Amino acid sequence: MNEFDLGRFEEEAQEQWMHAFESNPSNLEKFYLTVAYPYPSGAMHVGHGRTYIVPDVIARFWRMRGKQVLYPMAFHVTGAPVIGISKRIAKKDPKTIHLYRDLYKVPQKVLDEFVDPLTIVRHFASEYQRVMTACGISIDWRRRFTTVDPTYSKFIEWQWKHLYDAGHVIKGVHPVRYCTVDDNPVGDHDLLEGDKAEVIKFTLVMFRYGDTFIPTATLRPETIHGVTNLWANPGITYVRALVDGTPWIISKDAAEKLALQDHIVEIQNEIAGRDLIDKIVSHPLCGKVPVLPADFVDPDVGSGLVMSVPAHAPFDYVALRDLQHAGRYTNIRPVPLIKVEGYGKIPAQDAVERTGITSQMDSCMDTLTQEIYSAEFSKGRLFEKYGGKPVRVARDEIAALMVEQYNSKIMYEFDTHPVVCRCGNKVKVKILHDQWFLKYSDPAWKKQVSDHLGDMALIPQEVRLEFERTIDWLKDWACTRRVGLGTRFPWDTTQLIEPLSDSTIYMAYYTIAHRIKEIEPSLLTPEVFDYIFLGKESVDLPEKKKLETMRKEFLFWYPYNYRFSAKDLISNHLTFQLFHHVTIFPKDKLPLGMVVFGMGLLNGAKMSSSKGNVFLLEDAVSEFGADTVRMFLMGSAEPWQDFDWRNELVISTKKQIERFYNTVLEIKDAKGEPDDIDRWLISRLQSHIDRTTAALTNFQTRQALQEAYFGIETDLKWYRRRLPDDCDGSRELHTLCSAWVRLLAPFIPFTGEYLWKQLAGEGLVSFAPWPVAERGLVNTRIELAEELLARTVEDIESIEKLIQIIPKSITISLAPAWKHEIFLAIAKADDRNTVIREIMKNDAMRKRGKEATDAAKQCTTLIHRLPPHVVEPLTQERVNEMAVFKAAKGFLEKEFGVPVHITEAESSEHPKAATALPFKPAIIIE
RNA sequence: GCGAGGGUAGCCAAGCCAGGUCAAAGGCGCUAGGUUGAGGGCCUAGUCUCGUAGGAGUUCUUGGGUUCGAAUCCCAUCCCUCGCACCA
Repeated sequence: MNEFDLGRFEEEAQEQWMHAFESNPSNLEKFYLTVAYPYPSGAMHVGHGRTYIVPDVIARFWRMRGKQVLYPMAFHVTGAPVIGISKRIAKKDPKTIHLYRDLYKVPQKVLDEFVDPLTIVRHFASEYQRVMTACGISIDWRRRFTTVDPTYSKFIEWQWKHLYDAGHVIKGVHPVRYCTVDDNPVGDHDLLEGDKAEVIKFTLVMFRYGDTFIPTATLRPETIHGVTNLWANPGITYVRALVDGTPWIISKDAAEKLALQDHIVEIQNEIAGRDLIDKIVSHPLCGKVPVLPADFVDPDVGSGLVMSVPAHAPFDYVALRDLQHAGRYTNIRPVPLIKVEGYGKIPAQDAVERTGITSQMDSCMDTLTQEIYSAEFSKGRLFEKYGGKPVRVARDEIAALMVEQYNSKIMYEFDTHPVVCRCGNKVKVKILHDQWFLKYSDPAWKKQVSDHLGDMALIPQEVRLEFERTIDWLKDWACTRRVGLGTRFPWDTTQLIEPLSDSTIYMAYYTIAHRIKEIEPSLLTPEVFDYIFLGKESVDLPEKKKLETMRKEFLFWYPYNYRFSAKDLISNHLTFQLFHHVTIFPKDKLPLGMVVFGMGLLNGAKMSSSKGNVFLLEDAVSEFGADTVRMFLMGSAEPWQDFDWRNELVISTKKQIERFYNTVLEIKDAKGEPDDIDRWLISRLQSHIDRTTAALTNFQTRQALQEAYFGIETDLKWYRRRLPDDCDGSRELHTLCSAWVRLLAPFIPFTGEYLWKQLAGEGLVSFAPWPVAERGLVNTRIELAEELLARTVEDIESIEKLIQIIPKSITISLAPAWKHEIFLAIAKADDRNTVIREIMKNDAMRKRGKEATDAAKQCTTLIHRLPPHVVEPLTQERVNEMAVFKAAKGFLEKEFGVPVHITEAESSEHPKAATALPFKPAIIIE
């Protein structure tokens, strides 16, 4: 009947927990924690499991410590990904179907409905709730909501009104990756290729050719002074086009691109590349230069024409050299304009010759270009005649000058090619208008956030720097979208609020989520929320009674104590939510702390649904049991470290729970009279309680398990070893079991509830009082005695192993009192270098001569070797070694199977006896 | 490339911030012995090298440095993880 059966424990506990974790304001002190809510577009895997179990363990811990704990959950449904997913399912994309049908095990009937994106998130949201419940996560589900609920949208509108009023919402233009076939911006998940491509700002340097401009796109406008020629590809076709009414010559691709970047482009006629060769063009900053032929010029990069600076660009240098080797254009000389440490007068020439590159098609060309580019940017200086400024300064100045005075324009381009949309089309850069931004670049706003960050608790400490850097680095955030699910943007209802921007203060919404549902959404004006969250009275507030209740609830819970999330959200969500909080809430309602998690691995490889490298949480629970999954996830690494799920290790975790279970049932009813060894066990228990409590207070779940599980288990092993044969232990074991079960309950609550009942504990263990260490039960004397005994046993064992004789007897010979004096003097000494001299000043010691100095040296070594938690109490309390060993004589004889004699070293003839030291008796095996 | 974090015995992982107490906790795996109805479970011991007395030697990515003394501090090096923005 008492068979270990996690499934049964789970069933029984679930029944009792039904509404147990619904939490309301009370007289208790509150503890409010939240986790980043999930975007339920797929099934939960064990990585998600940890994300929600860590806070649960913390929640359960504080609940047992008598706090009013709130742990709510909701679902983030805003955004575009599910739209793409439903489209792909509608199109019967085999990969997507495989993922959802085979990996996530969605029944065909449900899958058919996934052509509606909302169905996907609804389905998985309820799956999440079901699996989280199965894991024993103690959530108050009454507060569940999704981010597309009309009520929530009202809340978001209120939030944005405040952001807007504070001047943080601004309108602007923004270059984005754009697919002209889909007619939409493309996110990373929409890309087939080039998901690392960045949009870079090029300057178009406008060369004049008659009445026409020939623009060249460059990242290095400052090198204009060194231009010796342009490059055109003779093998391609260019176009002459009117760009904003002015004639330009550019590649066809460039014409299309410019049309997306705020230019009106009318193509007039085509021009063969070869017809441009040898034409003379000019620019005010470099004069007249010819157009030369080059095959490396790509029509799909920039304007399709390139300005050539052979002194500083390896490509240009080699291309020119090749032509000159063929005897052409031999009058052109590279014109240097930048001096840079480590290179000669003409850096490009220098670098090319050093590496021995012979062809412009050499693959090293790119690295070489990068090398020169970096060197000149970081250390280069323009020649005096060009102003003498560092490159990094001159570059921006010259670019600005060109735009102002020399007709230059900005052109956006990707840094890598190609960039391809899922639809197969090439992605281009488009400038979006009416794009709204959150002005995270605002230094005043940044300062508010970083000031508050200084007051926050951050776990682990190492992330503080990362937060600081993030605040520093954040630029304006495009906060509206054209596609996806979400709340309409109030100042342009054709757009939606971007998903990361509608999820920054919802922790406040949880406090009222279950009550606000009772109010008709249309009544939820900004004034209503102003009242609930800011206490601002206004006339005609609807449902005043309900609002008052909500106001009270908000005041009770807020601010939240801790926000939990994986570390990948530091650079956006976790920092954003601080920005929003400082704007909307008063100082006393600002977040108190954050806990940042590491990532999850599966068998050493990164977990990834798209690669199929996942282990579903539900499968883990049914295969190993919820408690096993929990204990494994909490014990294999601290929350902020990466963890690795390996089935073999999980199996052994299950065995550990079973061992714990069996042990408790075995010993809980022991009836013996308590003895010294019981006092030892209980004394040790006090420090395990202290250390487990401290660890959990610091969110160290692994450390806590080490103490609460292995610490106590190890003690029990020694305890049982020390018991006489005919004894099963004392009734103190019941006390130990009671504390032990409670210490482990946050980790393995299902087994915990079952055992708690077996121990006749009151109510649910989930709400049982957390054990508190009692100073009065700590017995240093007995702990020291056991320590001495255990160390001696270890010594005897290691000697027996070495000497390979069959022992007939063991003699333990104890150090004399004068050695204790020396030991004590050294242990207490502040300066261990001079203490020996001090000791030898004593007449009695001096009489012993070398014997005493030797003993002092040995004591010093010994004291260094003993752990401080042993040495420290030894200076307070002298262990009566004779009494300890006499009492343990029976035990030792049982252990080693030979007669054991205890003697005073001073009265022994054996030469070994002289080696006896305090806390390390001489051992003579014969 | 930039920003942050990290590399410890077969594996996971503590220690590092506050240098000596470190051959380095704990867990897993493995080996041996015990218990047991082979097995499993449980208990005990071992698990860098050497050692017929509880000890010694060489280790903490690699290479330097500081120090009487470094896994711990400094510099460099190689490798790994996360983030780098319109994406949840």
